[in-house]
Amino acid sequence: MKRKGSSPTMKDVAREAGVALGTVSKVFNGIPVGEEYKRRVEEAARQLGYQVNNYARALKTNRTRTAALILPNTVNPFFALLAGDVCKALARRGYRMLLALSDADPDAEQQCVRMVEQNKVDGIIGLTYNPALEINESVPFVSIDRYFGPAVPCVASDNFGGGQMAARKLMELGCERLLFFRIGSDVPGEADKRGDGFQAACQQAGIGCSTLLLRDEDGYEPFRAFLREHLRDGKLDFDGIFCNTDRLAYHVCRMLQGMGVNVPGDAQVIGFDGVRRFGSEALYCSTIAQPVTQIAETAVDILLQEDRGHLPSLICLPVSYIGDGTTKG
Amino acid sequence: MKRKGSSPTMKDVAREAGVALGTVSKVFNGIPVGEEYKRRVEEAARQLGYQVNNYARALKTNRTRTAALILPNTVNPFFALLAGDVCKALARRGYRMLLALSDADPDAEQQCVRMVEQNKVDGIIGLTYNPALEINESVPFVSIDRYFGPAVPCVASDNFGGGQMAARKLMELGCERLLFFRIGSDVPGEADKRGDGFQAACQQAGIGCSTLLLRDEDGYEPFRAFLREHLRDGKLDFDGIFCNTDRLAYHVCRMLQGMGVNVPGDAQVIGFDGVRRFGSEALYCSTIAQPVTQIAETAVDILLQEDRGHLPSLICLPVSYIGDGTTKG
DNA sequence: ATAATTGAGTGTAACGTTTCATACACGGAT
DNA sequence: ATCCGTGTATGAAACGTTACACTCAATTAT
Repeated sequence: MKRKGSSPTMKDVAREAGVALGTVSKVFNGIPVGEEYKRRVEEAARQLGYQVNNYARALKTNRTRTAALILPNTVNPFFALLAGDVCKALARRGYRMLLALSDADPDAEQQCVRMVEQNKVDGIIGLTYNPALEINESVPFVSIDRYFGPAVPCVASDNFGGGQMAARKLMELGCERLLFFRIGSDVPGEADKRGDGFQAACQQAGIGCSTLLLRDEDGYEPFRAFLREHLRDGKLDFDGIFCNTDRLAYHVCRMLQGMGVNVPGDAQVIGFDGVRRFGSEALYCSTIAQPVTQIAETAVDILLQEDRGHLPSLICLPVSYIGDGTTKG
Repeated sequence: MKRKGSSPTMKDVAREAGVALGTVSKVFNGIPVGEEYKRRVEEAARQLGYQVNNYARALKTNRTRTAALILPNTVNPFFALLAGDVCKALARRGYRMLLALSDADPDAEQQCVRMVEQNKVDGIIGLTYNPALEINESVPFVSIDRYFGPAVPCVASDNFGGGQMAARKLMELGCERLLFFRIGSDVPGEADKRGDGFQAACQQAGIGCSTLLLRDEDGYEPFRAFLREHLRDGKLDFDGIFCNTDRLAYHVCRMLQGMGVNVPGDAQVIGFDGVRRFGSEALYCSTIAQPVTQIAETAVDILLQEDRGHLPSLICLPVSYIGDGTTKG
C-alpha cells in the first residue's frame, strides 16, 4: 500500500500550472478551457495528487453528492442486501452513501436524521417506523416499506399481492386449512398488507383462515403455544402456514419439527422476504421474495429525481414465489 | 412525519438572538459564555431549528467527524455484521459512517478510496485486498483481516489459533484423517493462516493432513470432484474436514449429503466465521467464530486514536469454537 | 477600417464556519 | 481615584471551493 503526499488545494494546482484559480475550477467542472491550459492544469493536478475537496465545493453549490440510508440494522439479511444495493445504485450515479443504524427505535431514528442532516446530505432513504419523524423539508426523503402519506414517496414490495400469492400457492399445492402468522412492529405499516392479501385470497376462495398477530416484544413463544394448542394426536389443525417473514417461517419450521409435524408433508410453510444465504444460495424456506435490487434502484431514482414537482407517492414492486423445501412446490 | 423549515445559518441565529456570530459559535462548541447570552442563543437556535453545517465546520477545523468503511459487499453476512458494528461503534463516538463497496475488485477498491477521500473523511477502515492501494498518508487507515506491513495497523481474528483450534477440536472428537479445504482470493492474506494453524496442529499431533487450496474463480466444483475421488464404497477417506469459511463448509456439507456421507456421523465438518442466521440464531455449521463486534470496536478505537505515534501493527483477536450439528461436539 | 460579438482567462466575492486579535466592562488592589 | 488584570463579547480573516463580473484579444459583421 502506498501512502503518498498530503492534501494540495486548487490554489496549489493553479500556482504549479501557472494559471488562475478560476481556470483550475473550470477544468474540474468540465467548463471549456483552452487546450494548452487544460493540459497544464491536469498535469499539475496529477503531479500534486490533487483531489477536489467535496466539503468546500458543497459549501458553494449546496450539493454534497452524498445521500444517507437509515436502516434498523444489518443483521437482517434483507436490510443488509438493501444497504448493498442502495450503496451501489448511488455509487453508479456518483453519490456517496452515509449509513445510519436505528435499531428500529423511534428516538434513534430521529437521532440518525439529525446526524446525517448535519452532513447536509442531498437526500435520505429511510426504512423507518417513527410516524413523527422530523425531517428538514429541504432534504428529499424516500421511504422504503412504510407509507407516510401522499407527501412522502414510498417504495415497497407489493405486499398485498404477495399475501394473495402465498394463499393461492398454498391452495394450489393442496392446502385446505390455512393459517397466517405475523410478527413485527406495533406501528401499522405496509407489511401488514401481506396478511390482508392472504385473507382476501382465502375469502375469495371461500375457505377460512386463522391468524395470530403478534408484536416483536411478544417473541416467538406464543406461536409455539398456539401451534401446540392446535395439535391433536400428532396432527396439526392446519396444512398451510404463511409467515410474514422468512425469519418467523424459519422458527415455525423448527417448532413444527420439534412437535413431530413433517414439513412439507403434513404442513407447508411459506415465508416472506426471499433473501438467500450468502446472497446466491439456498433460502431458509419457501418464500415470497421481495425484489431487493429493484427496490433500491427505484428508491435512488426517485430520491435523485430533478423535478420534485409531482413525485409518485407509492410504488409497489412485484414479488415472486420461490419454492425451497418447505412447500411441495 | 413532520417536514419543517429550511436551513438557517449561524448568522440567522446571531441576528435572532441579538448577539455576535462568534458568540453563537462558542455556544455550540462548549466555550464558556455568559448565562444570559447562552440562553438567548439556545432559544433562538431552537426556534429556528438550527443545525450546525458540518461541511462548513470541516472547512475550518479539518475534521469532519466522518469515517469510511470499505467492504467487498454486504452479501456475506460476516461483512454485513461488520458494517453494522463499525457503524455503531463510530456513532457512539459521534462519528458518521460512509460505506463504500468494492466487490473485492482492486480497481474498485482504489475508486472507493478516491470517493471517500474527496469527502475528507477523518479515517478509513478497509477490508481490502489490493496490495498497491494508494491512500493519502494524511488520512488514518486501519486494515481489517489483511496485513500490509508494520506501517499499516491491522486488526484480525487469530486465524492461526483458529486453525489450530479446529484441528484439535476435530481430533478431540475422534477424527483421525483430516482434510483442509480453502477457497478465497489469490492474493495471500491473513486468512491463509487458518490453514497454517490447522496443519501445525496436525503435525504436532503427528497425524497427516490433506489439503485442497483453490481460488474464488475456481468455484466449488473442484471440491466436489476431490471428495468424489476420495470416496470408496460409500466411505470417505476423511473423517474430519476444516473449511476456511462457513460458506464453503455449507457447500461441502451439501455435497457430502448428496454423496450419501452422513454428517457428522461419517465425517465432521467445521467452518470459519461464525455468523448466525438473522444475527442471533442457528449457524450454518459448526464453526470457529470470529469476534465481529470486537474487531469493529478495536478497529474504530485504533482509527480514532489521537496519538498516532506508535500504533500497534497487528492485533489478533481470540476466536471461539461453536458446535452446531456438523460436528459431534 | 471600424464596430460589434464572441471566447476564454482572471480576480474577487461569497458559502457557513472557527479562530484570533481586539475592545470593553467590571472588580480588586494599590 | 487610578491602575491593572480578568473575563467575555465582538468583528474580521481564513478555510477551499464556485460563480460572476471583467478584461482582453481575436474573429466576424457592417
